[in-house]
Amino acid sequence: MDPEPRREQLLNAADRVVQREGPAASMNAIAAEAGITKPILYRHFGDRNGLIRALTERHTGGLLAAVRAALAEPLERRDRVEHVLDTYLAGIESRPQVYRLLTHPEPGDPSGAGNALAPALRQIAEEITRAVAGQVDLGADRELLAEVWGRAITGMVLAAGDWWLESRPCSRTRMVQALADLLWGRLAAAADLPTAALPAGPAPTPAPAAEFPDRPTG
Amino acid sequence: MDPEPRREQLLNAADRVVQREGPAASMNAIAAEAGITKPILYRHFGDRNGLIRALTERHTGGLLAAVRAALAEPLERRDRVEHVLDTYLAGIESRPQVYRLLTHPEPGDPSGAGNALAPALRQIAEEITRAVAGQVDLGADRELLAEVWGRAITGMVLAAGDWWLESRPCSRTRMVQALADLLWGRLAAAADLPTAALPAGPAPTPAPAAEFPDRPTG
DNA sequence: CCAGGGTGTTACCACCGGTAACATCGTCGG
DNA sequence: CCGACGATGTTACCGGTGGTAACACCCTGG
Repeated sequence: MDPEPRREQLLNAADRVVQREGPAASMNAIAAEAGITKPILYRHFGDRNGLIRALTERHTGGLLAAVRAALAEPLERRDRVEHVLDTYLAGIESRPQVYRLLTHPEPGDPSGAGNALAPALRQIAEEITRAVAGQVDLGADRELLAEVWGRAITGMVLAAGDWWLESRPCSRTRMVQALADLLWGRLAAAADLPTAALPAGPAPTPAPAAEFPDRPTG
Repeated sequence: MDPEPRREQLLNAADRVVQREGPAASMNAIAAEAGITKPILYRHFGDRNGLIRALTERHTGGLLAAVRAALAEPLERRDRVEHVLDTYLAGIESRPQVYRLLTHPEPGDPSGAGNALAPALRQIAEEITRAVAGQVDLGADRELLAEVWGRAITGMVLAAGDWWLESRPCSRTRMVQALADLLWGRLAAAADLPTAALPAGPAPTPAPAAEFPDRPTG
């Protein structure tokens, strides 16, 4: 009647081996970890992509729900933005190895486990778009700006969070402040540094000087 | 003496077949396109990653140089930011299929062509970091903020540009404006929409990042 | 003349994702 | 009681992949 518990069991095994061997884990290895052989996996998940998808949906579900909830929190705008940022960072911080395997497929990874996070990110971007379009007065360009900004903010926090998680240069709250400050125009508002003439850099433009080198020869 | 021309020739062939068949192109196919067989490819590039790396370095080199030049342009800050954004967008716009295959490895892609763009992006992020840290007065947090923002801005324009290139919702200049507006704090400065009236009751103390509601629902 | 290095080949390996065919067990309905 | 059925499991296989070994062909140059 219910194939669910078996499925869960298999997913747990897949989870274990993927976290141990990276996303390049073979179907054979996963099957072995589950104490069975390949065809059963294929019966349950169709193909390898199905397995990976099921695995990542399980992992991203919580994060997505948390971000969605944070977006709906009734706070002043800056507080809400910080709350969303903190929620996302807390999410990836709480399961770093899962996050890493979702975002950084090791070399040798067969067939798109690196895109695994993409659907969740797309959903987050859409949530942000909806929130911005529904709550902020942006004039005639409202919809376009909301769409652009949804993607832009998602990509921003993805890249920044990724780097933060790897090198841990500061606390989470500090990171939230830094990102919120960027969104609040601090880059635009800050003064120029006095030394900001143009000599900067040890290598002042190694200068291939060519804009786009077109395809060499035809 | 110079294996360079042969190498270039092989890269051209690889380029052709990859653009035709996607990043999942097999070594056999590439070799066939070049009119030769596999072992020669391996002699020249070591392994598949070596080939892909050489290919993407060739493609990203121009974009990276262009962005670097744009960053060094002696303009007012907003103009410079817009110039950099426009340069990047123009770069990916000028070779959309190349960009796509670098960023969106088709399913079935063997071993990391999706990461191919990563090194170039890291370099761009470092350039931005250097530029910000060297030219903008950000007080004591200067270095940290510059590093965070470098990654954040890179990720932002990557994600936004990716979406823009796929769905083309507006002109390039409009896109540049939208992104620059975001960086200039327009999200922060805009008024609330009238319908977004807050319940205003509870004190604005953000619940500390409601941890994961494991398993969102069913 | 013949040594050496680049260019090229065929043949092969281990492994991967995926499938077909067959065996086993528990549980129902007649 | 028994046969049908469905889930669970197996072995054996397929085509294709990245990667390698071994050998053959020029062409140059001391």
